[in-house]
Amino acid sequence: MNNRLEEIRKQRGIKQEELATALEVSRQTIGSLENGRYNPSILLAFKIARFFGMSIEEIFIYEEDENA
Amino acid sequence: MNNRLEEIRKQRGIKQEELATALEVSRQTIGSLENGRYNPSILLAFKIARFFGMSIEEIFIYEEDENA
DNA sequence: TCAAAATGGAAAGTACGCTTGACATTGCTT
DNA sequence: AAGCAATGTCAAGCGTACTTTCCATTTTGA
Repeated sequence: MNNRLEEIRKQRGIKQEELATALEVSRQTIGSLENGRYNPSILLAFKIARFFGMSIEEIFIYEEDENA
Repeated sequence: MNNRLEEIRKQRGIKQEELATALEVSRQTIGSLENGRYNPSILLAFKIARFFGMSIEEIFIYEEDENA
């Protein structure tokens, strides 16, 4: 799973810390997602999508043979 | 998180077991999702959506104040 | 240039998604 | 009514999402 989090966050001119606060998660969680250390839960993915006014699919990129 | 899994699966006339096999998860996982015992990982949500040719948002319903 | 702000990332702990295995219940079909 | 198919559900175990704490590195701005 790739994602466009860092790109979208920077477009909006907000800091990791600000995004984290808005989403009610830790700053490290945002950093970990941006750097691909792990994938978000589906709840967090929904919160992120809703925060940016986008769909989950526009932000998180699922590659067909992700884990086969 | 509510979801329309059971409804959509039955529309297509397929069994839990068949869906499980197609998605490469256990039958119990499908049952647990349909009965709301837990939410899917985002990877499984993507696989489900892709299998049904729908978006994640069309299948999984996120309620605003899900976890305060 | 130098300090503060922003980000990167490790470690240890908790919660949950998912597995296998087993058994109970419900729903056909005859 | 009986028997099999489909579904419900529990328990134990494993991996990972997320937390807090802490420290290192990079970026920014006066």
